[in-house]
Amino acid sequence: MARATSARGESTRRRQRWPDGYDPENTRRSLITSALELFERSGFDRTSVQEIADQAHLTKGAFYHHFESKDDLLRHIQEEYLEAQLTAIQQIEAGSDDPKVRVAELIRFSLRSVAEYRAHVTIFYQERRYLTGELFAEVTRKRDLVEAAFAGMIQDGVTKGVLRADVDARIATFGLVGMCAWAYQWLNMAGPLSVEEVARQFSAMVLEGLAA
Amino acid sequence: MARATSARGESTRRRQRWPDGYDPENTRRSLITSALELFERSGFDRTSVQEIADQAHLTKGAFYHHFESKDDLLRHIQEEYLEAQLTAIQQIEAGSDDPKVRVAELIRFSLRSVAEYRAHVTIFYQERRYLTGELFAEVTRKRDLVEAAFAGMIQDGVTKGVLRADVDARIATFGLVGMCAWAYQWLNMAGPLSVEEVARQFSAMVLEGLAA
DNA sequence: GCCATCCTTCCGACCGGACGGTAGGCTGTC
DNA sequence: GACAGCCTACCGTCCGGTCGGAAGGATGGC
Repeated sequence: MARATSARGESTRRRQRWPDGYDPENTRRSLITSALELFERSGFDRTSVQEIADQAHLTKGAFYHHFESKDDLLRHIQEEYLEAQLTAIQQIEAGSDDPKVRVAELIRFSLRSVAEYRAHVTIFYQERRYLTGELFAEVTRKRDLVEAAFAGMIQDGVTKGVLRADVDARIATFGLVGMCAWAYQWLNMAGPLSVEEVARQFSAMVLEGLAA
Repeated sequence: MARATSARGESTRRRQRWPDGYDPENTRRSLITSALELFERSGFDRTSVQEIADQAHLTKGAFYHHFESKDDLLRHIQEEYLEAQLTAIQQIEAGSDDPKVRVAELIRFSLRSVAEYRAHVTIFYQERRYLTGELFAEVTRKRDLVEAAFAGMIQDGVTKGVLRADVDARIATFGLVGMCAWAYQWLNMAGPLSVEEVARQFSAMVLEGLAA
């Protein structure tokens, strides 16, 4: 206590303002990083703005200078992730035409993004519904784009006769997406399950089946 | 305003205390039902005890008579679901010995429980992490029992030579569980996808593979 | 059958604390 | 000197939980 607005500073031990050089963008980044960690661990609602600022060695004031609101930050994180998804999808579509290869690539890419964007993914699935009105719509739209791409590739495979026709493309897509998305619950949690290895096994399972 | 402790009642329009007969257990049940709906829609943290009580046409006082705390209610809901899971698992284990049949049954059962216990499932996956210490441990323990049963059945299939040996049982289990668990995000959401039909397709996909 | 008593069930007002957000001032950069 | 970056102090609100009491069922004695 005390201290507050001490008359005309002299600030015996005032912490240097920008010890690592003047770089506001870096401050912003560290707030995001801090939030990613905390949101992943404790969830959006159970993480206070104060905690985010603390972990970044800043104050709430700094936070609200860089972000309009707590929701604004969440939006930013979600978009960051979805952008990455969309560009990855485009890469796959630009690749091989073989439906089987594409499905395998989809699995590989999905798992990789889970591993790489772990915090983003966790937050995305857990806190998506907390976005309001048009924000939610925007995020959902991009989300649907990703899923539509999945479904499109599988449907394409069926049409070309490479994939079985008696399986509904939509259902298969949901299954595939779920299988991969769920990985955020366990991947990297227990031991050294390499992403590539898991992707290979999932592909085998889905394409050729479990039966011996 | 005013009113409060009006001397010796006469209570011109006092709502009858138990219009549907005296049945405390029913009150308790209606609080749980109310919570299930609200938790599913808005999440645990965004649902206030006041709202739960309101929707059940009761007050916070009544709530705290029937439950120790908000967490206590959550615990109750989680356990309700897990008990149902465990008994279902036992049924499957008591059924056919054929690994392929068992896997198909697991899928069918998982999807059915998602459809039937929709709110429970949603809440379970979204709010599990908010349980504290030993409660979390207890819930996780039961959860692991369910997953271990899955893994055991698949491993059994591999050992018997009915399922392929080059797929790791653990990974396959994770995939299967994910595929089914994910269904809580879309099942019943869009149109009349019958549970049995989805189960059939998932089984075909996993056991025989997508390739034509 | 009736009454006095206890106990469960439920109500309503209240408390303390946490949290999102704001306002105004200080500080260093350009 | 203007302005971006950051900080301190503060506000209003909401929410989980508590407490004392009222109202009506259950119980037991007569």
